[in-house]
Amino acid sequence: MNNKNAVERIEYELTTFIRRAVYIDNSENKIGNLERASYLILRQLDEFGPARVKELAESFKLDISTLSRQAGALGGKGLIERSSDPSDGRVSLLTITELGREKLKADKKMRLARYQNMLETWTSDEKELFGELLERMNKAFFD
Amino acid sequence: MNNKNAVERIEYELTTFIRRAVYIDNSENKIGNLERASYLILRQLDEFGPARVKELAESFKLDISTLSRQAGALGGKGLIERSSDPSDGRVSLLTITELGREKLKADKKMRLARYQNMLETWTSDEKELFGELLERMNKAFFD
DNA sequence: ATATATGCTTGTATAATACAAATATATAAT
DNA sequence: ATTATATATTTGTATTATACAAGCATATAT
Repeated sequence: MNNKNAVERIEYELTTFIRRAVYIDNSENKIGNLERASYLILRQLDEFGPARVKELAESFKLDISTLSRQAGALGGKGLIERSSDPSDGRVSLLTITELGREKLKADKKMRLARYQNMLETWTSDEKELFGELLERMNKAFFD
Repeated sequence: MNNKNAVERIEYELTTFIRRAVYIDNSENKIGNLERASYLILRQLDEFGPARVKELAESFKLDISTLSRQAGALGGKGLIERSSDPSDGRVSLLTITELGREKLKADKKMRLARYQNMLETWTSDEKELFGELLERMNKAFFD
């Protein structure tokens, strides 16, 4: 039953974490940062290169229409560029712009700083282990 | 710099996790479960006893008006009861009902099952350690 | 050449949220 | 005691993220 307790604790802590993280995201938006959705999109485009709307929607498990609007907003702010795929006129390819990269970098820096601060008393080993466990958990989440 | 990499990984994995967890929460609502907000409120009332609206709002970092409406909804479904505090007529005390407890239990069971399933290949030690690290992280989040 | 499928956008509805105004009650100041 | 101020909650209104459905443009298959 100790096993169950451990899982219960994990569930409890993760649920709590989500609530707080969502709060922080929302309150920080108000002082001029990227919302979580924009951050995720830019991060994805930066890391894996241009992508189409549908691809991103699937990746984030959001409706295509939602992503279409988000892409519109990011385009309006000049953070991404939308070019049409020469091999398929229906597709609009999204590419991160230089400005987008800058914003992403700044945003990431702030986010990292928060985590760094939060984990400053941890040993390197603990941080590495925690990262590994999180990664494994997320991979398991895929199924 | 390995330290930075570890923190980067943690940030990356947690951000990804939030996105997926929110998705799962939303899709499960559609097959008749408690939304995350209701779940958190009931969990809190179950664990720490009756609370006032303001208290819950602060605890979840939501506006009082938001919590007032959520309390209204939970009351409407019979999951909580609202009594007025005898020592202060302004205050409305929220108490989880028997039905609320049942729903909470059922919901928790489902959530735990998902985590249990997700972590089934982990050793007990890994689960315990992960739980501890999460708890420490959340505590640091408080500041 | 026409019908069907696909990718995206736009219209519309819903839900969670914040902020502001209103209401009820409590506390403080004169 | 009466009046002013503070506090707890509710209700009105606006905003935002989202999904679903309809529409439009382009591709593919018959």
